[in-house]
Amino acid sequence: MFFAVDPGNGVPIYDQIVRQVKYAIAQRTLRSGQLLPSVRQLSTQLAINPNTVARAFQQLQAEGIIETLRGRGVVVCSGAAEVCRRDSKSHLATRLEATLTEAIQGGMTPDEIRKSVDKTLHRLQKTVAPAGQASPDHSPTSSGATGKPS
Amino acid sequence: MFFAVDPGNGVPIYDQIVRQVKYAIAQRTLRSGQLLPSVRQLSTQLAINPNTVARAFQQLQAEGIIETLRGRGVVVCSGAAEVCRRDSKSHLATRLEATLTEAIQGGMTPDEIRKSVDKTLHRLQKTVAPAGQASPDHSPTSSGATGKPS
DNA sequence: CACGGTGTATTAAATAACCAGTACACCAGT
DNA sequence: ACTGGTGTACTGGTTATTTAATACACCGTG
Repeated sequence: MFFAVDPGNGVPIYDQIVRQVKYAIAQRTLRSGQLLPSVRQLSTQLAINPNTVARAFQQLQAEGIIETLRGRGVVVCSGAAEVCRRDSKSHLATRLEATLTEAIQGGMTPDEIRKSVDKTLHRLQKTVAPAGQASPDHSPTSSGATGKPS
Repeated sequence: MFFAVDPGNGVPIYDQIVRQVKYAIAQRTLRSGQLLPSVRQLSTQLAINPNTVARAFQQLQAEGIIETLRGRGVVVCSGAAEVCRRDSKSHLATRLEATLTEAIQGGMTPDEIRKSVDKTLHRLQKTVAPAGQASPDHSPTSSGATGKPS
């Protein structure tokens, strides 16, 4: 219902979960006070080990994003939305800068880059949904990957 | 003189070398028939193990980009420029798509993305140079990293 | 209180990737 | 031939990630 992870992405699973939770909170898909899916439930749903989910939750807790109510579950902290918005923004900016840096290093001109961005954006707009919601028909498994051709 | 790698990037060193060599060939900084720096020379210059360089060269050879003349060194194959251009283009497109996908998943609107791209491009244009040449004053160590907070 | 839900802690192991060190095989000069 | 350059092969160690199996501590409900 909520998230989708992809092993073999390069990015650790627990990191993907952390990121997606942050995105969902930043966009108010998950709101303050709301209970997250339980460790066991999520681990079953994603077909991964409970420990991996737990690790993601621990990191989120360490960052003050979620609070664990022992015996009940984990809930989104009150200030979390703003924090996650900032964090997500910063993360995306870093990622964007890295990609654009590589594009320039790779010999693309700023105009080529802009054009490519435009084209890609138009295409993605129809197939990709923000975090926490399901994509219409598209499997993020293969698209969101950091392609590592062997 | 030629390349710069950054351990702790997330991306393997040998992969950085492969990529940069491809970029350099694609931009004709390295031309067909030209000898690449030797394994040992490059390993000394980058302060890494000769094996790491060798591994990069092996991968390049496997892709038909370079040819190894045993006892003499490695040279750029004749068709390499076109291959590298295509490969680089494809790689950058994939990377761009992945980043933009994540940006949308992260809740950025296409307009925000375009604006951010523009801003970042203007900044990068002054500090980043294409592969094979030296950057004016900028250390790619911290900018090109795929941030992985531990 | 007992029970079934929650997160947590601990230990161990399997797997994979990356890198370093060392020794080997080849070629071109002298 | 010898020597000094080249790439290559093999072996081992470190680190990160994920999984697994248990046991524990807490909360709400009946």
